Amino acid sequence: MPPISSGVLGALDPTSDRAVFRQIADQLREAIDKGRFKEGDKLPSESELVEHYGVSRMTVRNSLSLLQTEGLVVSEHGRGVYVRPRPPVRRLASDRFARRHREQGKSAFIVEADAAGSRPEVDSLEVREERPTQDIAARLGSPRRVLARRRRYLLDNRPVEFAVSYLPLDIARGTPIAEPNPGPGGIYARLEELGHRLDHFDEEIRARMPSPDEIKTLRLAAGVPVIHLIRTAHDTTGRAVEVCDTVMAADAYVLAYQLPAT
Amino acid sequence: MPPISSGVLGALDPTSDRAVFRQIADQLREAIDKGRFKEGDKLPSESELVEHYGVSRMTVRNSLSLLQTEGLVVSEHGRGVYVRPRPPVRRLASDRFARRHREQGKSAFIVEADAAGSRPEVDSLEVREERPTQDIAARLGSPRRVLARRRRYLLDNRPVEFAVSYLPLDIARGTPIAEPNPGPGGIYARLEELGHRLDHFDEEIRARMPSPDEIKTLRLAAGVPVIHLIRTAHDTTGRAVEVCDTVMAADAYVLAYQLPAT
DNA sequence: GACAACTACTCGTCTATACGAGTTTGGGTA
DNA sequence: TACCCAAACTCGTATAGACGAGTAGTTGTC
Repeated sequence: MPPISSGVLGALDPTSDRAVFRQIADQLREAIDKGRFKEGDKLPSESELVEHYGVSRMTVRNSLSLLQTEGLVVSEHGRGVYVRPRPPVRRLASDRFARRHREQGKSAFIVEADAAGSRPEVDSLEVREERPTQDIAARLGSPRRVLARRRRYLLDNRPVEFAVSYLPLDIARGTPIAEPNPGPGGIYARLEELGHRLDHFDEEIRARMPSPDEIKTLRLAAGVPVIHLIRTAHDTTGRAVEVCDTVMAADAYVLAYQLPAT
Repeated sequence: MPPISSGVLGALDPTSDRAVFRQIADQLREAIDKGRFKEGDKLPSESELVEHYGVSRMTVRNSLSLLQTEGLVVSEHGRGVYVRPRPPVRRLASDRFARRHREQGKSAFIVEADAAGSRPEVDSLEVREERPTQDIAARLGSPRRVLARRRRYLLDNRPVEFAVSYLPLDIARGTPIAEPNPGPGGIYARLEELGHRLDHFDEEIRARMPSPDEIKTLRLAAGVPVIHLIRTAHDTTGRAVEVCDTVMAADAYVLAYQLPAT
């Protein structure tokens, strides 16, 4: 018994002025929304859809491509098209940089992931001096050169975040901050030890579609945007002592902030 | 003299194993990135690209569709394909709900937009009582029914945000909050007048691709994600007195938060 | 039983063609 | 001049076919 004719998908409306490939996409979308196809389920193959609807393959592919850009499905070469599984989400709370969290030896990322039962990993670690972009320079008070710390974060072998920290050289050069592993509590702990008592962080959040580079680095499925977060750390003198530029797979994160009502 | 051969676009590499339509997309993307096509510029037409590269039209369309899903270009039926203009961005600061901002008569949205020189507008206003979804109910302490206030915000005639506020009926029913226009300072001012002194807001931020409904409501171009923000307002007794569910066109917003380092 | 080869199925890329629908332009007519 | 209309251009939708490449299961041999 063919899987499609079992009533999951209906027929086309030839009188409708809605394009055929949109009608097909509508039916598939509805079936997914209503749970008739569940997370990770395989959709009918292109040829099955071709037969069911009596249209050409390109039309079916057009429908599937639409669902892909909506982030509803992912296609896997040689296997099929699957309802996109929603990965476990990492919640970033606004107190994640509270001083009390810096006591512990391991980085916040590791601790938190361990607690959540996933396997954390940090790779592509790179620390170097470079000339800042105009935007970074402006945020840091126009230093000519900065220390850049690049790293990628993975959970259960899946890359979820890519981050670069920039610090003025006069602060970071020759300190543990310039080491690949800055030690317990991370660079914020080191900054405070160096006399830069932190006062507050400014965070800017944007969302957009990823660049081809970002798709590669984060192994992003089609239809998954990125969250772009730029954090500036200020010390009690008001000086910007670090800028952290972070790109996150949007389907892996929810950011949480608490605002006073005063 | 044909506009393309003027050196903006190069030739294909037949030895490359990168798909032809990706190579074409790469060249167009690079030309856009390097500013050889600027914001709002018209790209070469499909037939011009067909001729320049010597490929079939579907291949060219495939390239352009790729750039569309990346949010780099928008196509306009009958006119051409254009480099997507970056609209002016609305910055949401974390102090936007500070009590001092509630004094003024007009809503924060109107005041801020006026100041920025854009023409603000609020439409699709709808206030009604309804049964909350499971998620909303959980956030509000499981009321059986809630007051829902829906509205859409526009800047210079472009919809940028769609929001729904939910309040427990025992708080909102029969008050100015249940009126289409709740008066100066908005519903937060009314809540405080009603004795619910606000203590803090919790905000959750996600980014994802829009649903077909959201694309319609916000008139979103292809390749533009949405920012989904859920704010819960708590009074000084710890009770959740309002949940605001907001969907924003991601290309129109940057969210800004300030976190204490303590 | 282990392994290699084959086969059938999946999606990926590309061609060639056709017609429809929206926009712009310019020419012709009143 | 003002207006209409047709032509020429744009992208949108759809067909039919071909071959490539990745996956998985089956078959057959050793």
